Amino acid sequence: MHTPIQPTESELEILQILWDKGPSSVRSINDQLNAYREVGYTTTLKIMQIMTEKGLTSRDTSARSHIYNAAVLESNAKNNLLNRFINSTFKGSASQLVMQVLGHDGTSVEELEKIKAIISNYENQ
Amino acid sequence: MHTPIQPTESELEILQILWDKGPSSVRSINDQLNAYREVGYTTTLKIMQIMTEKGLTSRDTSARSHIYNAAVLESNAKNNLLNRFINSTFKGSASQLVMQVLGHDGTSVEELEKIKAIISNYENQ
DNA sequence: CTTGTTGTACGAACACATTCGTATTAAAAT
DNA sequence: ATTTTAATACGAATGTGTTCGTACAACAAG
Repeated sequence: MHTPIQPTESELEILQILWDKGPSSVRSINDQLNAYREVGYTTTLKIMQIMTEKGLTSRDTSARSHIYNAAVLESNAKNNLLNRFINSTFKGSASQLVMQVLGHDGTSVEELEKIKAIISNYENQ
Repeated sequence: MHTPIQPTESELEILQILWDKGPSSVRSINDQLNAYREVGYTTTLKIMQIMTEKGLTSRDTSARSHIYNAAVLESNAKNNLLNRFINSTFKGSASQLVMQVLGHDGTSVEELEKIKAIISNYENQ
């Protein structure tokens, strides 16, 4: 077993778009990023090239404009990130994390309702 | 409202010890860190000095050996980290995070039991 | 065909966190 | 009193991620 490659903050941003929208050009990704924050085209390009080196993305270079795709599963990547977060912030305790979520300022009533629904569904299995 | 100062990985490690053990010397913190991983004394010292600059810790310099203490509340700091994590990894959806926790490889049966207990207690309020 | 546009590749600069060597000072031990 | 030990302060090196300028290539428009 080897340590899974953890995407950085910027890399994760790009992965989220790829997971949502599927195979995309750098231009397309960059446009979507710029809807939220200003970022140069070559910056996005560079990050996506690095991601391909790391194995986070794959790309089709047959056309002039390369088409990138996620090379890691969303659930796997998020599991790894979750693990890391639980370990660093909650000493490995998932229940402490959930407790913090429930007492969380930023968690809306709607989200709490959804969580309750998830749990009751989970319990009735 | 100003953006809260986010502790780095190493800073969080130190904060966790301070939250658990209360006011401590650099020596004490460094010893506890070294129970898990090798780290030089001056490295720990430097980080704690930086933390004080950032306002993450305070210190009593009246004695030769300075005594440091956490200057941020555990719940506040963890809320901020949680916010950041939910935003970057789950697009701001706490329920998606909980869903991932429940389907999580690394979550033990004991932890799941605790989570169920937390939720039923939460619902009966 | 020449010019402008759009793409990739690459290197360098910058920022930030981590690490530790070295200097200096204070206290303790001999 | 001198030596050894233990502490702080500080600067510099290293590593990693981010950002972008510049060079170059492919295509499109005139």
